[in-house]
Amino acid sequence: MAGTLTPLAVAVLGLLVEGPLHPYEMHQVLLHRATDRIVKVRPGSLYHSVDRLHRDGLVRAVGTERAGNRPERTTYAITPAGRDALADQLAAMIAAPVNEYPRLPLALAEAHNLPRETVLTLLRDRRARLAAELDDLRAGVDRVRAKGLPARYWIDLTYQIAVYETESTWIATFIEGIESGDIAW
Amino acid sequence: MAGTLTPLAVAVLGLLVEGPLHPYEMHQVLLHRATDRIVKVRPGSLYHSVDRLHRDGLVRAVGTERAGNRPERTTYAITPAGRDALADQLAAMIAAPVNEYPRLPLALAEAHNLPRETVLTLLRDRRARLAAELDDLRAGVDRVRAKGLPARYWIDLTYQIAVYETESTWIATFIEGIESGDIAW
DNA sequence: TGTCCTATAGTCCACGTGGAGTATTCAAGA
DNA sequence: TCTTGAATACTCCACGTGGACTATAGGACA
Repeated sequence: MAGTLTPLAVAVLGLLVEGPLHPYEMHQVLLHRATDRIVKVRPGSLYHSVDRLHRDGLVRAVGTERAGNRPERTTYAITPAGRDALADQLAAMIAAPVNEYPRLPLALAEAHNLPRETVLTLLRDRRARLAAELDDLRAGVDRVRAKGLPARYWIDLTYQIAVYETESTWIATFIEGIESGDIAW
Repeated sequence: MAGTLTPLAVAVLGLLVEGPLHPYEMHQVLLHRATDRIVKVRPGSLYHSVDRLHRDGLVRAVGTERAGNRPERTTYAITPAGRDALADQLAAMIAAPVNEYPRLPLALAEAHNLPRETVLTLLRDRRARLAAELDDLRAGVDRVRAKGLPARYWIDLTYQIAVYETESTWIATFIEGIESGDIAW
C-alpha cells in the first residue's frame, strides 16, 4: 500500500503464496523455474527485498532452522497484508500500461547520428539475434506444453513471442524503407 | 568506453552534437521536444548525468556565462571522446536486444493469484488505456508529418505504435481464450 | 511601492540495485 | 589424510535515480 512493490518483491510474494521459504531457497527456486527471465534476480537485491517485505509486515519470520552446522536461516511466510499487497500490485500492473522507457526507441530516435550503412548493418544484426531469441522462446513453449502445464502458467511466453515478432517485422520494414530511399538518411 | 552510458546520458550527448548548452537548457529542450517520452528526465538525474559525462571527459566546459544577476551557468560541449562514446552506445543499443524485464510478463506470470473475473476486468481496462495511448501516438505522427519533419526523426513513434498494437491484439486473444474456457482459470 | 506569481536554476538525500567479495560446509579424488 | 572444488549462504559498498526541497530574478498587478 504505502510503497509500490518492486518486481522482485512481487516474485518473492508469488513464491511465498505456495509456502514458507528462506531467502536462499527463494533464490534457488526462482532460478530453477527460470523466473529470472522475467525479473532480474541478484543475491544482493533479493536479500534486501526480503528485508523490506519483512519491515513492512508483508512477510513474517516463521522460525530459524539450521541444516548441519551451517549458519541459521530464517524462513519467511506471507502475511494477509502481503497477500493483499500482491493482489493490489498485480492489479495495478495489469490494468495500467506505464512507460518503461525501452532502449530501442531512444536508439532509433538518435540513430540519425550514425551513418546509413552502419545503421543498416546494426539493424540486420539485431534481427538475427531476435530470431535466435524467438527460437528459444518457442522451444520453451514446446517444452511446457509437452509437460502438460496449464496455459495460465506460461502465457507470458506467448506474449513475449508476439512482441519480438512485431519488433522483427517492424525492423524489416524499416530496413526496406532506408534501402528504397523512402526514408532519407 | 569504461562504463556504459545511461539512456539520459545518450539523450544529453545527442543534444550536444547540435551545439553547446548548459544543463538547464538541456532540460528545457528535452521537454520541449517531448524527448521525455523516450527517456526519463528528472532534474536530479540530469545534473548528475552531466557531471559524470564531464568527469569522464565526454563533455567539456566551454565557459560560464551569466544572464542578469542569476547564478552563473556552465555551458558544456561534446568532446571527440563523447562523439565516439555516443556512436558506440547507439550501435550497442541497436544491435543487441537486451532483456529489459517489462512488467506485464511478470504480472501475467503471477496473474493466477487473482480470480478469473478480476483478471478479465483488468485486461479490458488495460486495452482501453492502450487505445487512448495509441490515439496519442498516431496524433503525434500526424503532427510531425504535417510539419514535414524527415522520417528519421520520428520513426521511434511508428515502432511504439506497432508494439502497442501487438499488445492490444494479444490481450484481446487472451481475453477470448479465458472466456471460451480454452485457458482454464 | 509592495506583493505575489512564475520561471529559472539548481541541491540534497533516502532509496533500490547489483557486482564483487566472503566464509563455511560437504563431497570427491590423489 | 589432505586438498581441491563446488555448492551454500550470505554481506558490503559504490552507483544511479528521483522526489522534494531551496533560492533568486523578473514581470504583472494593485
